[in-house]
Amino acid sequence: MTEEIKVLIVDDHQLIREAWTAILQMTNRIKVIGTAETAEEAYEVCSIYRPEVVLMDINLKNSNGFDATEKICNSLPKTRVIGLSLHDDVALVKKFLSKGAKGYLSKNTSREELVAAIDAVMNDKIYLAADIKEKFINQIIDTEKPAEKELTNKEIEIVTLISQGFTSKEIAEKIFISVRTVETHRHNILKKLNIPNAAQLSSWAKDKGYI
Amino acid sequence: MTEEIKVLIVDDHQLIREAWTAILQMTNRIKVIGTAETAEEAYEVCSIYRPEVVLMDINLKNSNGFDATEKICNSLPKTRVIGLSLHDDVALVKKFLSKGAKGYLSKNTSREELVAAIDAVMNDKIYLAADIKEKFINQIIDTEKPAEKELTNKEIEIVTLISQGFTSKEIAEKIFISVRTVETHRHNILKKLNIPNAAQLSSWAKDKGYI
DNA sequence: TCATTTTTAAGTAGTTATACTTATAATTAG
DNA sequence: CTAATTATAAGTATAACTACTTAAAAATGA
Repeated sequence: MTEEIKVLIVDDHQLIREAWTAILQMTNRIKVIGTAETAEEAYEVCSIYRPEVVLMDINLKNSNGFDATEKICNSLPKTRVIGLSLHDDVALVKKFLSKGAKGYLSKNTSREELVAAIDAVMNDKIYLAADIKEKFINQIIDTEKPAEKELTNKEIEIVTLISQGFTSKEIAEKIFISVRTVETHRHNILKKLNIPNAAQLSSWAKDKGYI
Repeated sequence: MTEEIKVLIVDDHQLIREAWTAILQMTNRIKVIGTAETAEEAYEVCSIYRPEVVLMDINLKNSNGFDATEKICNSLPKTRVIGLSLHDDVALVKKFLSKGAKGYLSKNTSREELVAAIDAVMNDKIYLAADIKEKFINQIIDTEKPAEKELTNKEIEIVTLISQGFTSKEIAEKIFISVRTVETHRHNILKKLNIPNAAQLSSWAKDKGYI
């Protein structure tokens, strides 16, 4: 009998935290040592209780899970972080893995797969959900359309604000830069993503989980 | 010992279906008789297995849970539908309840509250999550802003197109009306909803499930 | 350190959106 | 049938957005 695997669950919805705890507790090999609501809380719990695996929802309320993942992976390299998200976007997954995460699951994965993923990362393997693997392959095959360019942090910040309906002027006042700078970012963003206007950008941002 | 309460879970994410099943099975008074991914499937399962309670996620992939709820409540009045959503929007909740639902929970509710809600609706009570109740009260207190006006069918059609990023000109060509007419609709929509621009409208429309 | 990327800013121009108002035909509800 | 609502269209004016270019300070990475 091996020891129990210590897991931390990070999600901003109580019902989901409790539900995942429940299904992990059903196996007697995994022990949920705690849950966290925010990125900050997640890091604190990690540094104190040293879980072996962290299940991290990407779409947290105030922060986006990326920073917390990076921080945890850098300072506690023994901790394996597995990402979980409703939005299975390839670029997002890549970015997440680049932060040091060891796995990625969509919410379409089964209970068995969740446990399999935990076992995999415990054996120092990278685990990707089947449907995400498939998307990766599809994107590689799709040589026609060039890979979607990645947005910079500032651009993401501005995308979020545009998508919420703020005008360039309002954004400028809000983050203390010139209106012209906001307009430049705006233009660059639309060009990078090949999107014609703010309405469609807003729709895009929602799909990606930026809002 | 009372009989077990038969529950159906409707959500388009497997992991969430399994997780909720797990926490409900932990009580030995509730039995999850099945799960469904889509609105159609939900209705079919209901008409065959006659669950006493249906836990319905509003944000389903292709349909928005409203039609399924209405259909179930009309043809199987003994079935109590409880709505579950990430978006705890007051107008949405009202609409959902008007379709015949008996309860509404946000994903911030606890496991205990989930069970309490099921017990409540079994006793023919209406159950609203604490945070949603609060929002209801806040909106009533907010006498300043009048209740959100409803959009006409044409307006909804145009909202959908605007939100997808089509310009007024494109919409005009697409549905064979004058650009000026589209602009009039556009203006009326923003005024009715008290929304300042297309980007925010797009966000709004996504939340409402119009796209 | 050096090269690259990012963030900042502004110029010029054309397009689209938003805010109001007015108005008529078509449809719908009582 | 009549009244109200809805869908249609246009006028006028202002604000905001989008396209494209140039450019320099700042941050980042190798």
